[in-house]
Amino acid sequence: MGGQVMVDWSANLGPEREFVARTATADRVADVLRTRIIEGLFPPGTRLSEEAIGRVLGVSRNTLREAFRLLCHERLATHELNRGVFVRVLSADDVVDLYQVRRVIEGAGVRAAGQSTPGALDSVRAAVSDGERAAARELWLEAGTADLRFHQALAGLVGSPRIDELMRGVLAELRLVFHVMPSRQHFHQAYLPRNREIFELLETGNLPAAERALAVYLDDAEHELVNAYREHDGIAESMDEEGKAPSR
Amino acid sequence: MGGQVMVDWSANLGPEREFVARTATADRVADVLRTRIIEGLFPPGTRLSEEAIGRVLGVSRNTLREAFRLLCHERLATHELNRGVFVRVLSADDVVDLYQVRRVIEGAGVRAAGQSTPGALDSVRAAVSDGERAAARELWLEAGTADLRFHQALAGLVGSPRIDELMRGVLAELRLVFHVMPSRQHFHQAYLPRNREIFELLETGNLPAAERALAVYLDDAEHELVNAYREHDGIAESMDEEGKAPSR
DNA sequence: GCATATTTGTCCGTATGTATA
DNA sequence: CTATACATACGGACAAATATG
Repeated sequence: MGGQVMVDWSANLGPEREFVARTATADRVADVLRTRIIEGLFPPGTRLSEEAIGRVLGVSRNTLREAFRLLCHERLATHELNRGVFVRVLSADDVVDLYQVRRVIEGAGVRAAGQSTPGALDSVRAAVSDGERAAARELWLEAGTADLRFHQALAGLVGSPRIDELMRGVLAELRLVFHVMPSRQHFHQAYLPRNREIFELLETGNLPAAERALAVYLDDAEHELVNAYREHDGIAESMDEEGKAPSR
Repeated sequence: MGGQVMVDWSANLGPEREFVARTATADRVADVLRTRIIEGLFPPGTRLSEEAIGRVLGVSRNTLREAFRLLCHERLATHELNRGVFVRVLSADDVVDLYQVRRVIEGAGVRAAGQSTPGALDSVRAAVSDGERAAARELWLEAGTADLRFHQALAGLVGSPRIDELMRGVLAELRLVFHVMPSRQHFHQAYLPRNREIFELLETGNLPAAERALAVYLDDAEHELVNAYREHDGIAESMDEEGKAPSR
């Protein structure tokens, strides 16, 4: 009856088995749910039912609650006492704050590009190229991913694991915004040339100009996003969908 | 037998009952443990036994495990599969990274002091004064607290809730360092005059000078701390205390 | 190296409070 | 207002991993 869950570790047998990072079930469950949320399969407002998800994933409610705690701590979900866990619905103020954090982090990254090692800009360059290639082939989803990777790479110039993780969290939260907005395919597209511009300013060592270009980029993106979001916010509040949007 | 824990909410009866932020048991348990860890009652390396702590706090193992997840996510504890949860033991590299994050955040705070509202420097001023008062009365613990509040206030100049929380986490982690170092009473003390200096540069609007003073401050503090920590680290590794330090 | 004790990992069942139709 | 559904939290069980003698 009870007892540990039977995970099929034999899927990757061999001597590597020792090196497989065995993780707790709650961590793996959190990974799965995080992916679902980030990719928009569980749109903001969706209630994450203990019973339903536990049944689907084949884990107990106790384990599931541990996973929920992690997601709430990452701000991808919110916990309402005695009501359950819901995929986070960001406010316009949240978007403003997220861009404020981006200004701080990415700005620090650009400024740190001065002392960084020779190959530090490689991942920035790769993200710019990937974005342009994807756009040329009209793969808007990939172009969007490359755009996010570009900014993650900018944050990476600081060279701090904690900053990297903070940036991952910030971009994950921003994905929640994209999932409540219609037609976001072209959102990233328009900014791809500006990524190229910022990268080239970095490469030539013109850091003040790069910093200015980045600041303008972030201001523009924030305004576009917040304006569209405020509009959509009004729509979302007027219609009261079933079980999805928490009423209070 | 089973059933919800009987919390005595009657302690704060009256109409305010509606406004009491009822939190889940796991959150309250995490609060208690976080305080214990930050204050050094559970020094780094201490194993947090599910059975022992659950018995003392009067909560079930399941609830306790939810609380542990939160602490691990805050980097105040680490989870080792099938071995349990331990109070985090920071490496010297961690200290370096924490100061890198501080440079980014506090630097952004100082730079943001230009656009901030009139009363924004109030909490900075208060922290400086409190620190000096505490030092004058030789209350080193209070002086240390005021020092941390000063830097939290610097981060607060950015005006971002997320940055504020990040800074809280960073300072909480740094406390873990202080708890493995002997005689840290005078550590903060020496920096109090420099807090005053930075504040006055901010007040007079000399932001570039304030930024430079802060950078020097952080470099000095980092070096002092890392050097002392590396020494102590060597000592800690040679002696293998009972059950506290995880061997592998 | 082996047998044993301890502790964690995970599940299940269940009583009870809370929110909502 | 009652009924229903669900979250909250507890306790017990047992497998598996780890620590101990």
